[in-house]
Amino acid sequence: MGKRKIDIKKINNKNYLKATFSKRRKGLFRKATDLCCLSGAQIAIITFSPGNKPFIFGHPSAETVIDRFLGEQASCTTDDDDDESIGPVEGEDGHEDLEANHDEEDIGSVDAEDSHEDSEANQEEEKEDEAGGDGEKVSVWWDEPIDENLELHELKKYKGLLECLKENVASKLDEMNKREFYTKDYLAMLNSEIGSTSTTCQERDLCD
Amino acid sequence: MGKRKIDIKKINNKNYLKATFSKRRKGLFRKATDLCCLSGAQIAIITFSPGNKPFIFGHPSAETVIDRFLGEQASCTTDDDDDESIGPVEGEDGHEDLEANHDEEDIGSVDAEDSHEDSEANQEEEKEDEAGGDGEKVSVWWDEPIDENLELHELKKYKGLLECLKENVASKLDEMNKREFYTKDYLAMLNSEIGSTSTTCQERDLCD
DNA sequence: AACTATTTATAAGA
DNA sequence: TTCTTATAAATAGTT
Repeated sequence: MGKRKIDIKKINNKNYLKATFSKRRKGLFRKATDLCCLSGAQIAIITFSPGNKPFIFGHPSAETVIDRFLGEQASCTTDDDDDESIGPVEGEDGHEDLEANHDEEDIGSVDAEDSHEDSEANQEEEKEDEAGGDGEKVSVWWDEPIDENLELHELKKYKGLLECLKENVASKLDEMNKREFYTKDYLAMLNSEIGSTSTTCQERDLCD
Repeated sequence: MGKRKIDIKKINNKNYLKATFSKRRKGLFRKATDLCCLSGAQIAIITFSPGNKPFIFGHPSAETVIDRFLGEQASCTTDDDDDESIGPVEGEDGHEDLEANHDEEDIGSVDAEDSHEDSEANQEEEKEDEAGGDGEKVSVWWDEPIDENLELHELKKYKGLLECLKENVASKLDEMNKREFYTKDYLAMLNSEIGSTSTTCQERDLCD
């Protein structure tokens, strides 16, 4: 979808590749966010960029969904005769409930952003508004590069999350601020120098 | 994007919810496919529908990407000072290589599809072209319900994969048929009666 | 499930 | 890279 139609085939131009990956990953995560909000589905997306950097999306959290998936995958060897108890639409869950927290609604995601992907010449033009305007205008949290200012990022991610959900939960900001929430910084595991924190907003009915 | 703009908030009407989830999950997976093809990124998407049914997308496979993610997550406690060896764009990987198969390109995904989500009246209208026309026109593999006919589904998924990539690899179909490929049927783990198979197409440079 | 009026996403370009 | 704009793609409402 652009000024021209493109073939869905490997992009070789590095700059174009980078730009396209960035745009489309953003779009993908936005779609996932929308789907979570609309349907209440639990979704995790793990992406390794062409530069092998991880970008994670998760609702309620990537770990939650991954664990549930791995758990069900594991349990498939033991229980294999409940053909009727899989898909109640709303709440009549008469079965596993592996995570036991499908009653909470929140959207969270963490990223590692490009910092030295193409070794050409642009390595220090990626921090524009990190200390100045964390007042109202923030980009979505999954696009925030994670650099030094972790606390600030927590704030921004949190606000990005709210922005995504603003139509139905703007007024719940204060309430949310009281909830447990911590950040697991995946970039830290790559770039070090940011200990190991963790973000998880726990909020119920954010999307109702 | 439709005839009207909708609020991104929880849908309460079950039928609308179901339809929307279905459409948008399909769209999400298509976006992920495109992103993989365009950029070569590794992506896994785990989705639990409102009816708690899992829908999995993965390139090269969900397990590969999840394992890599979990591996890096685990190793973040030990190695945290390689600030320069993270993001070479194309192939100069001078670091971990947790999966050792980033040289293979393929797109795979497995689903569990609705079969009794809303208990209204439509429970046996989801198999149209499963024995007849697996010649050219197939829907994308992640939308194929997985019922009894597993072998057929393998075929269809395989062809769906090809369809996604047809612009650059249509001519490779014969070649691909020689490759190792097996199906891990996640619905089996839920619905039993389909042992436990596994699909993984191994093909290099599908997207180039 | 298919159709189409619209809204969204995004390829190019600035 | 971020913004703008022309266009392609996704999809809400409908059949």
